[in-house]
Amino acid sequence: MSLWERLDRPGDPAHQARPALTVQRIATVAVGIADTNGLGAITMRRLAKDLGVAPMAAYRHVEGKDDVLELMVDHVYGEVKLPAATDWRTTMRALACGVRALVLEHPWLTQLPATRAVFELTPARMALAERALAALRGAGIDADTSMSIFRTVTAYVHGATSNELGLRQLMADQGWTDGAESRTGLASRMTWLLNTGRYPTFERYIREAAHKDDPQWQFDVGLDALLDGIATRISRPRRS
Amino acid sequence: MSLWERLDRPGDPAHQARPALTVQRIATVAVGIADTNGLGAITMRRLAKDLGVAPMAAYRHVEGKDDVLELMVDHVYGEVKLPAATDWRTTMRALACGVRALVLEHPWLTQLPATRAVFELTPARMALAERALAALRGAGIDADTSMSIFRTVTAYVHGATSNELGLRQLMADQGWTDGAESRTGLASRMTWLLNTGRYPTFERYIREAAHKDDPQWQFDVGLDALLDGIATRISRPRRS
DNA sequence: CATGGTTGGATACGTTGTACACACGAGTGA
DNA sequence: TCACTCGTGTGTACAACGTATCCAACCATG
Repeated sequence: MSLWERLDRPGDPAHQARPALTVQRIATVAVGIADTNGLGAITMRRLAKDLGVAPMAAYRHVEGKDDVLELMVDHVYGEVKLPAATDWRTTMRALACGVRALVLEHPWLTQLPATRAVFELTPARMALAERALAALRGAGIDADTSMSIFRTVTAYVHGATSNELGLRQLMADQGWTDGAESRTGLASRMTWLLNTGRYPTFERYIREAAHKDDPQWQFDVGLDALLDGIATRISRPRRS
Repeated sequence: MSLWERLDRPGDPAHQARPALTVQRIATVAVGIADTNGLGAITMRRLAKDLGVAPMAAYRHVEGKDDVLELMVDHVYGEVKLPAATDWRTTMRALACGVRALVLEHPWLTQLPATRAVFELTPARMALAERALAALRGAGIDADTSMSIFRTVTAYVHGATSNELGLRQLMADQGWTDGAESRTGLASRMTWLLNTGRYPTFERYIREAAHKDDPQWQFDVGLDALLDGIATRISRPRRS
């Protein structure tokens, strides 16, 4: 029986000895640990302790730690909601912002092995893809282009949020609270590098940029540019 | 003395006892291991064995495994070359394709902790950023917009390549060689999910799409859309 | 030659994921 | 009612990992 089959069969009361452990409970508790203590705190022993069972108990329900991570991803992706059918652009924008909000709420999403984060097919992720693809289809866009748009947007969102979270986590690790402080801290970290004089344009950015500390602005600008480009390509279909 | 300072001082022949180990050699050997055996093979013990020294020897030159990963990233990013100054779009396109080529050659880049992969400032990464930012500056683009463009393009590239590599690795793990074979394999893996009937549009894609197995096409289409959108926003500067 | 700092070696510890054998307890067929 | 079986949780154990710590060998300098 597959992992997702087990997930779909919550209590199964008429079946054999009823377990105190279920995949749902494992997923919920694991997400709780990661939310408060980071992905590094996800340990089969820690998980078992928080579940109130022996270290090996969870292995009756998952094949290993990888399964736990997969369950966690699926569990939180259920939180992303798309608005009822509107135009494709509104849907894709909602998808992008929804996933970004999800990642900001569960920062560990950007820390897990990239393979799993980006590609793994879990029910909740597929449901999200289904909603987005259906919206694109509703706009009369063919299958190849639909998937291309979906992939491109999610690729941008993953890259952008990883970047944003990377900085945010670095700041948290170092105890920096605002942009100015972190620039000072970063500067001291990069003093030697910058003093090599090899990066004049980079230094210029550090001096001149005004939107340095506004990740929302940065995310939106990039996303809008991307959606603009997609829109023109849809209205004027390209060759090949 | 910082890690990068040590990196810049290769032999330092007039200094104290000369080491058989250098950060360069550590980086080179580590990259070799990861290239042939994957990131999972990077172990301080394995690294030491391939270096021909005792397990703890490397710790005289790096603070820990994290430093090794950082060195590896920096080492391979030196491979990315940008063409001599042309227009900004050509430069950004070269940057995107160069990084993609790099990732395809060193797939482990997508597997390391995302924080490190996306944000870490190493000399080679900063040199690349410097080149790209200088090209944008040369086109008369202001500091905020330059950095925004750079971040957006690299975000897309990282997301897209992670996605592409994720699929490629899954295929390699399962021994699938072409698209058709992997679709069969994937199908059997998702049979239960698809049989729930919850993903009709997704199924339609699997049946209809023609460019499913052309990652280069997918990458280019998304990148061109993104660059199109950026171009229109540069020529018609937006408010705020 | 003596000295001090730098390099590599050896040993050891705590933590991790997980294999394995066992114990319990409820459902089923006699 | 009584084995019997199967699904569940427990206890113990092991190999592999990152790395702290102490020690020996070396070289440039006085």
